[in-house]
Amino acid sequence: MEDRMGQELPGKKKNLILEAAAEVFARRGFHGSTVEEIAQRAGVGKGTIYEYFSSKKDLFHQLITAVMEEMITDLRKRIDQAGEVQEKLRILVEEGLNHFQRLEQISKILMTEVKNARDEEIKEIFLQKHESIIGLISGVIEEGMKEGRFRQVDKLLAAQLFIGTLSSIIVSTTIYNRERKTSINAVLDLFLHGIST
Amino acid sequence: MEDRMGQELPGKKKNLILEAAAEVFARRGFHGSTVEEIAQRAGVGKGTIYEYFSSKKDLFHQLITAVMEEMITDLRKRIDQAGEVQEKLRILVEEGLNHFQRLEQISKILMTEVKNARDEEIKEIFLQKHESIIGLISGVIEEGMKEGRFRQVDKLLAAQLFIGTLSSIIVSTTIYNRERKTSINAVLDLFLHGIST
Amino acid sequence: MEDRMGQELPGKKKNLILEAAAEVFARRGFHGSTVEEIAQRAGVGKGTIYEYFSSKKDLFHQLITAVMEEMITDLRKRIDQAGEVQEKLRILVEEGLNHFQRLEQISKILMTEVKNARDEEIKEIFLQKHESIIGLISGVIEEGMKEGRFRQVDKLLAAQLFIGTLSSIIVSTTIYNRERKTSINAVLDLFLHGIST
Amino acid sequence: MEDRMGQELPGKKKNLILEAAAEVFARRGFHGSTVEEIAQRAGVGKGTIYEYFSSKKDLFHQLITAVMEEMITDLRKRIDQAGEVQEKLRILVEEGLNHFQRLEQISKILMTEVKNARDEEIKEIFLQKHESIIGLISGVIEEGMKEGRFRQVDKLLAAQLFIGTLSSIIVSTTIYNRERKTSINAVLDLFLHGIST
DNA sequence: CATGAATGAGTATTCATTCAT
DNA sequence: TATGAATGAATACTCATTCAT
Repeated sequence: MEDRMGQELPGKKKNLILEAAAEVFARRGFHGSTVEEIAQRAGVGKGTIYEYFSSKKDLFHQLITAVMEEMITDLRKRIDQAGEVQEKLRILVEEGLNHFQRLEQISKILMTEVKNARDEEIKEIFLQKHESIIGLISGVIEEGMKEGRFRQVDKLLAAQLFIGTLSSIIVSTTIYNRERKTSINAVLDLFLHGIST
Repeated sequence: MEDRMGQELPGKKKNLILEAAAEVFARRGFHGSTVEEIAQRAGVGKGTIYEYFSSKKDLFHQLITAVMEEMITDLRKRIDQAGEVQEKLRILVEEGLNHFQRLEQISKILMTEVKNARDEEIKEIFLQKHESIIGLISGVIEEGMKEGRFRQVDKLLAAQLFIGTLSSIIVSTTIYNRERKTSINAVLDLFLHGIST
Repeated sequence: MEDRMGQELPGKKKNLILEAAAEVFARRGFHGSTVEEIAQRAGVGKGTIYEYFSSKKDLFHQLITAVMEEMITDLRKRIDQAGEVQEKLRILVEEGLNHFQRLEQISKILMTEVKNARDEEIKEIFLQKHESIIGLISGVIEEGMKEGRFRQVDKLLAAQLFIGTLSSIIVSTTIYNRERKTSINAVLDLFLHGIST
Repeated sequence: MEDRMGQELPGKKKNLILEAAAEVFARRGFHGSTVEEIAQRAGVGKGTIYEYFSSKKDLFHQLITAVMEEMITDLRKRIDQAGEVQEKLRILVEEGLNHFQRLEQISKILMTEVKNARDEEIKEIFLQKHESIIGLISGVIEEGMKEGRFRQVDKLLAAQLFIGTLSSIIVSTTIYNRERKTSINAVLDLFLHGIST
């Protein structure tokens, strides 16, 4: 899978930078991150970043868009493959947890680091993508309600709560060093119990 | 209540600064905030901040400590005043939402803006306080389990989920402009349904 | 005339910076000058410049405006004090030569360093001021034509030529190390001979 | 006249670059110009410039030398072809104006953009060439004095003034959008009137 | 020869912190 | 105490120059 004889995959370097940026921005936030560190982590020179992105802000912007796009596509695929709604939710959690973790991180950065109109614009784009994901989850919940498996609830709020639930899993595993499997089961049990008839 | 003839209540100016800092840090994160803006919002000179705090980091540190301390004290008082466990949870939500919102904001800042060992230290202090609050909530849940009102669940995880639940309320009211009362009822219903026998 | 006991004249530091900037910009052009060097020559810290000017471009802008303003005021005063038109021209040269040297330098910088729309704007302001000076000189020439001392010529072109003439004096003294007095007399003689009846 | 089948005239690409450089340096000065823009305007790759010139500074250096050399050769030829001295001066102006415009631009750049000893060296070379041109003009003036057509004046200063006069024409046509022919006649009339017996 | 992707030295600008008043 | 003018370390960004293809 590696490039042979110095032949590079197209866009390889850009992806290297995006991956490095994801890592650094997640750890330090936007203002706390330096282009220098992103470059070092990507293994490229500082100037190279500006070959692919017009500014630090543009890099952040493209990163968010790419991550959200990938998340939506992947989650949609997984949901369509699954059978029952309860199974769909479980799969969403188990397979989508990494995605949601990134959603959390981006959300955190965006919600606490607004400086000007341009930032609001980026925030707006994020919220649009975020709504897509909420819509995706609320679709599953609606399906469950139609099948009579779930109680009649506000599906958007329930979807929102579902993400809050995932957030709990992420926090409990990250901060408290819990085993992920245990957390998933316990938290999902509580959520499903809450929503089921 | 106002100070007369320039006579100031002790610590009044320090509190002004802390309040201003809470506001600014919440909106811009740590690196995105400037001492200048905090000073202006507090209505004091930039140098004055350094009369009460040794550095921007120290201000942030003291802010977190103060906010958490106040939160724990207030929540403990409200819980002790309430009667049944379900009522305790409802009161925790209704009365404690502002506290939790601040908890969210601080958590976001801390989790995404780590630069060095000193930051980790601050993070550690925050986590200790955070655990106090988790303990406080898990205490209520344990009480409910003993009374047979709640199912036998992992009380720490449930407490964690409870905060995730509150997070949902905050997000749905903030981002989606939902009415707070409706969100509270719907989300609390789901949580209680999930945890009850 | 010096400030006593550390008491500073108002705007003193801003003027220090403007003087240093005049010197550096004249020698190196806009792009060739560094804020660092201007700061050092002004004997202030780099950051101090940004206390008085919002950007390097703003410093340049304010410098041009200030220099042109001073030049126009001073030249107008000298002309009004003089008697005959030929005397006026001589005085304009002798007393105004330093001003014109600065006019030359600024003009050179402006005419060769245009990068964007903002630059065109600055250039426009300069041209307005430049026209004021042309108008001032052409006024003297018109006066001379009315008195019958000068031939009927295109007064604006003649004024333009007068500045070209001064430029010659400046170049011949600066580059060829000529004595200023000799250059003034010789060149002025040629100009007056050319314009007189 | 076009190259056929990719076969290029020797030095053709080098000339393309020199022409592009002349244009860009004239518009933006030395520090304001980028190698990138020069390459684009020349229709070659950025790296190609370094095939013909060792550095940006070297390109500038060679450009000045080439322009001055061409100017001197061409002006000498035109002067030798003309008859009377007054006619020589007129021809110098009419035919040499484009050359003098470039002289002006290069002079402006050189006089305002000195950074180090190396620059002084380039400036020195320019001054030598400049003196050749002054000598060329002062030769014509001397000729006129010998013929009794011109007054006895400092021929070097007069030559200097002649270039200042041309500068006026260039400025009045460039900045004030005057018709070139009118400016030439008016300014030349003043100069000749000034120098003639 | 020709190219342009990659690079890092160099610069404008910001902002936490100090200190004279 | 309280202040804000002054500062320079830190950082985003540019661009001359190199070098693999």
